[in-house]
Amino acid sequence: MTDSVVDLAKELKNGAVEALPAGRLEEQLEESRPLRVKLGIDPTAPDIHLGHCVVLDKLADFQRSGHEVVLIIGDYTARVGDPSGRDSQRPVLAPTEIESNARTFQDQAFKILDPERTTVRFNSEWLDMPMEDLFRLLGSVTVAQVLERDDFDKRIKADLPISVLEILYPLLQGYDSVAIRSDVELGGTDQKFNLLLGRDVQRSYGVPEQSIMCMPILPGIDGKQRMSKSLGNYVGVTDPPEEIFGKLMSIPDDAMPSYYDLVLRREVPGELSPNEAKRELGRSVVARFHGESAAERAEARFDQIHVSGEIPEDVEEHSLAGFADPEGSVHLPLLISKLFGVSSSEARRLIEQGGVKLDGSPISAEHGLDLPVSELSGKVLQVGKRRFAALQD
RNA sequence: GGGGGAGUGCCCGAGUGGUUAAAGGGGACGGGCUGUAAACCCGUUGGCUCUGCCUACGAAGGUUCGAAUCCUUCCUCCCCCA
Repeated sequence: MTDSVVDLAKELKNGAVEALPAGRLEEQLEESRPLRVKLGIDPTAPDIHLGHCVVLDKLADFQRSGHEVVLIIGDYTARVGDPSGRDSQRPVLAPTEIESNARTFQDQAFKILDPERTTVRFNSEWLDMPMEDLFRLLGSVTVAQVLERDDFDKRIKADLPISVLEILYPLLQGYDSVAIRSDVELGGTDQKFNLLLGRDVQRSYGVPEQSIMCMPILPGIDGKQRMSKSLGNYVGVTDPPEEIFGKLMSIPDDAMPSYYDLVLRREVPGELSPNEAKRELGRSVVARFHGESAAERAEARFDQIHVSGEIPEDVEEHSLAGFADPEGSVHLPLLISKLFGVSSSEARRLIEQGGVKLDGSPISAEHGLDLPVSELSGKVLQVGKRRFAALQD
């Protein structure tokens, strides 16, 4: 094996937790051909977040060294539900939902991947198979092989249910690898089992077995659980700049090393204070998806709202028309509930707690909850720290 | 097919006839503080036309002055045996 191949493999494996089987990637690289690198994503949620980016970035590495990426949109497997890392069954999505998610997915992925070197496939292309072919697939792996995995093992021990559908899932994912003849499959460390089982399925079909590479899992902005849409602790690549910046400023300080390592691929600048380092993180991520100037604006807005407690300039305007009663007064709970999508009971609570301000001064509930239009018009209504509306006649 | 168990508010989870809109925790939200939407502290957390009214403890009925708590039927889920 030549030194250059060893170096190349080392470079590609940089940042990965595992690349299996040992030495396999090196062998593949020695063939000096573009490798077909697979990533499967189930369109269970419409947003690609920073957690996905860790794997997508690695795919981009492969592309830069001349390899091909096959992105598989799991429109069919999404209807099954991946049991990986789950301690309970996953709700199965409606086909229409899956479809609309799939569409937005590609665009987002191309924020990171090179479209020229990416092939997008939907696994319904080959998974919508006759029973006969399904039997062939099901015969390729034993129940014991599937139940061996950690997730299932835990559930069995805890007397939790496992559906047949879930047992099927890794086989379907493995069949994707057969269908596209993948050389390498990437995924998070939670995908290790599924990725490895793909090799068994490939072997059974007599096609060359892929090597696999597992990337670390990015913690969510709560700093505790993995980043995921369903946990609501994610930063989406299509989030507006202020959102991305704000969300990143809210991660616990001790989650910063993970973010620097996995998202920015560098060390936390030791010379910076935690606050500055987190700002740098926020700016860098915003700049990546929205550009430098957006990053500056996002930070400026953050400081305005959270540090100075000021009202930003670019507040969206809302008309009071339709809210005033015949006497020309506006019922505040109703206004707030319509404008910000909270219940009117919640709006009342916010007012009582001093969380509602008009041009910066808290509204007191003592003077009643109805205010004349003249007292509201031209002013900025603020609910909590982050919600604003410029009121107009 | 037989036997056993469970379904409570956003989530987990107490509660077995009467101040129960329902303990506690998590999450979320608001306030304080701060270097941040970190951390920490305090508070709020069913809805509404809100000093009152309505809806709520899987569903529908029933018993009762009164039920999340008792009875009946149904639905869903889990476990064990076959």
